[in-house]
Amino acid sequence: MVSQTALSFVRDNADKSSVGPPERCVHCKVRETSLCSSMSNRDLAALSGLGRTRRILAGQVINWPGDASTSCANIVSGALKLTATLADGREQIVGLLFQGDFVGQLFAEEMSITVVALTDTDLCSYPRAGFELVLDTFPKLERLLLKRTISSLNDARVRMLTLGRKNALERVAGFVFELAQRIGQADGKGNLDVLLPISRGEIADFLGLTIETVSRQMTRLKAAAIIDFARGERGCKVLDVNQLEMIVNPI
Amino acid sequence: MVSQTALSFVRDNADKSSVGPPERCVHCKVRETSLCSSMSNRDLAALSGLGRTRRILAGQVINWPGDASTSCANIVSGALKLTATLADGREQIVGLLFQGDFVGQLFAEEMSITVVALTDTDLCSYPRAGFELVLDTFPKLERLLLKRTISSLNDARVRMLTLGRKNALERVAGFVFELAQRIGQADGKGNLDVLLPISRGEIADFLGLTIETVSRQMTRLKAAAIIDFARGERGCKVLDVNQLEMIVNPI
DNA sequence: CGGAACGTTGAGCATAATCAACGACTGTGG
DNA sequence: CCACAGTCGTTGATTATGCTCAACGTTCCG
Repeated sequence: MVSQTALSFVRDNADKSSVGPPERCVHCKVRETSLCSSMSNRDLAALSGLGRTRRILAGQVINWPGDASTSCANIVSGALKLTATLADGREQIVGLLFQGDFVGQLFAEEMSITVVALTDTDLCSYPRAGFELVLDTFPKLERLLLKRTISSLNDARVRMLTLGRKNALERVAGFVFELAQRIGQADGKGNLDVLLPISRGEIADFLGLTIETVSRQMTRLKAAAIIDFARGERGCKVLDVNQLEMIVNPI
Repeated sequence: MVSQTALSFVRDNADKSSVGPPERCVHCKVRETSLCSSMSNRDLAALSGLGRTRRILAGQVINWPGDASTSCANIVSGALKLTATLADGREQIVGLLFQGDFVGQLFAEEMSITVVALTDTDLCSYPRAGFELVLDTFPKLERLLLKRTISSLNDARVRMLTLGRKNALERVAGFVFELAQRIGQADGKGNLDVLLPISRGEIADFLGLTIETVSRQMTRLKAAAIIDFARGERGCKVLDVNQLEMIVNPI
């Protein structure tokens, strides 16, 4: 494993001369969901001048632990995982980031976490130092970053409960349930179609289990007619949301 | 369990008339370690007018999950635990807070976490809405809060690795090791005295284990002459830091 | 066609939970 | 002063849960 400086390869799409509302930002698909949503078109010029778009291929490592973090970015499309790893290779996914999320280690020297692309991902990347300066100038930007960081901290704490205290069935059921709530699509027959965005192995790394255990619990939920799925498909159908919630959140 | 509004009992020590550098803040023992360290004596008046000191007895619940969070506070002395709980009583400690730390849920409506005093604790408490307004006015205060929130998030993520992937011995050894690093006192014979700030039961809740398992691993470390402790004592002596670190962080 | 990646399933095992008993210490009340 | 209950920590026996190791089917791609 050869370490590479984080995002050091970002060079293209300079926009140095823009002064007014920058065209490529105004039409950006995460204009209203990313941190940029806290800034007016006019103010956005300050960020636009710093930002460079960059495509990351699935599986690519963006940031190695121990590297100085010299960049940060908004996710324009795609998905990233944040992982923590032990010396012998045991791995824990400590966060998943999607379209509109912000990635990067601000105001901290050392990064103990690896960032890897789950799918091909488009980033709008900024030099860290420059981004921190922009934060000084635009209180609304800093406020939104603070809010999102607080929200991530709350998520992390809730997930500690899962990792520390829930059994395998509760973990898997909870994972499916949460996805169903967030990205489930009604199929017209009263069921919810859920596209699991990650492989069984990654679900295992996310839940602190092994692949085999995740598979067995999925089979168990299928046998109980709570969910349904076919071999080789990443998706699954939630047949009985109530029973699923019962497992996750018993009365 | 009767829910009580967070910190609603805070009434004493008003300081309404102060305009200059507030006396009780200047001499506060966490003046230089709490969020207040980001503010000049002059600016501190804005917070001082809002703050009320409040003593919480060991075991008292400060905040129930589901309550609206109407207060926040700096910890002047003592210690708090943040816990997440399942319906059947399984509990996970998701954070420990000490002197100088900030406690409270800003910019988020629902709190899913319980705050309980581990020891008798003195708080300097603020109405949440007022504190948020002060944040608007003092960018340095907001910046320090952001930095500390980012730091807490990093801690939480590292702890997810422990809860998801480490075995019982690694968890307990890691707990002792970290405390030794942070609050260990050299005893003059080349060993480190560590005062464990919480009971076995709370260590178990912190590490996602049972009391018995924590006890067994402590005994195991003692049998290996890595640590030493006597029955009934909260403290322990680290006899072999290297071996301890070896368990935590094998090469 | 062959190999790789992914998911499922089974058998056996190891780890930590559970259940139970006990000792040390504390505080209470007679 | 002692009896007593209560809390805390330790230890032992047993069990259950999830891990490890192994085999196999499917899909995808060269």
